[in-house]
Amino acid sequence: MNGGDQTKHSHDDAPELTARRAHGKRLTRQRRLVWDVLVAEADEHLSAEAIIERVQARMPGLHVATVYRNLETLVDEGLVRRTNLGRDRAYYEPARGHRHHHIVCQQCGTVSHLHDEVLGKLPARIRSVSGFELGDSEVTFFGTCATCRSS
Amino acid sequence: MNGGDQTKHSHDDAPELTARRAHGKRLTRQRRLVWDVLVAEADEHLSAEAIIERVQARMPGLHVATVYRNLETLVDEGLVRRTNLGRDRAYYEPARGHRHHHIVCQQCGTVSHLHDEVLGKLPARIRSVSGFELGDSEVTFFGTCATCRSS
DNA sequence: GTCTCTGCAAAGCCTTTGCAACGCT
DNA sequence: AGCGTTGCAAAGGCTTTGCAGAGAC
Repeated sequence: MNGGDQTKHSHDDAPELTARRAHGKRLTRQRRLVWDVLVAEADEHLSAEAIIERVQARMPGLHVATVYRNLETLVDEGLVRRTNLGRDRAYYEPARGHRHHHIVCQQCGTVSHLHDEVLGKLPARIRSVSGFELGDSEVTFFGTCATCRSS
Repeated sequence: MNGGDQTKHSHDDAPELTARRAHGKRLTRQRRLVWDVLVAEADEHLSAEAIIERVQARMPGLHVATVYRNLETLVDEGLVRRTNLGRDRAYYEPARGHRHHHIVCQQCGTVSHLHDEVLGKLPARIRSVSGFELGDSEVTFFGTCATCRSS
């Protein structure tokens, strides 16, 4: 509502992060910034490179290694999910909400989200044939999107 | 049958490869060796490093770059499948037989195969909710194997 | 004050590429 | 003989690491 209040605002809005301070983790401006960037584009899958670009736009000196280290910390804490979309780099998104899966178009690279329910009884079938438990891991599928198929 | 016949034997046993000669591809000793190694451990998922190791045991001068180039060629021809098992390197296996999927234990790294049928109606569901067609792509799942779960 | 985190530079790891010589067909 | 292929070395892309100083609590 108040246009001049942005700074104060953004300082109080990350309960996920502040909660970690009890565990010996510190909330530095850099870590906060990495988190803010991820949350701001929560529906996207950002590569480390994209995160670095956005983060440096707001804090020019911030070093690449710092971003990688913070991403690792956030992933270890379960706050961020690292996704393998089949390319040769990792993608990151905040781990808020429930699990979902991804499907990547092999032609145009588009990534869509799939609700967890799409798996149906697959986890049970996998368990019965292989003994493996899927747990809360996400699945990445590859295929061809409707647009690419029609051309 | 004839123990002294190994060389001649191994020269005639790769119809998949010889067929490609009609397409301008050549069958060099190096390419043949890469293929032989893959077929010899067809049930395993070999990393480029593992392939290089095995291939060099039989032909010491064979260069790393040659292995990578041959793997690329074989993948492009559809004779070999490159699989992403979630680690930071690629794994290869001969593309014989029908499609199957993989499940990787996040604790011990064990990889199991899953018959295609385990997917059930999943491809249809994915198509109806997202418009994506899975095609003949393989799926890699992550989970915990029975052994690791019981400890 | 302590102990984590940052910036910097260098290295690590897997894989690819340019180029001249080689060898399959 | 022609053209795909090899060996070699060097580079490329992404990510990690060692270290000293800075900063969060």
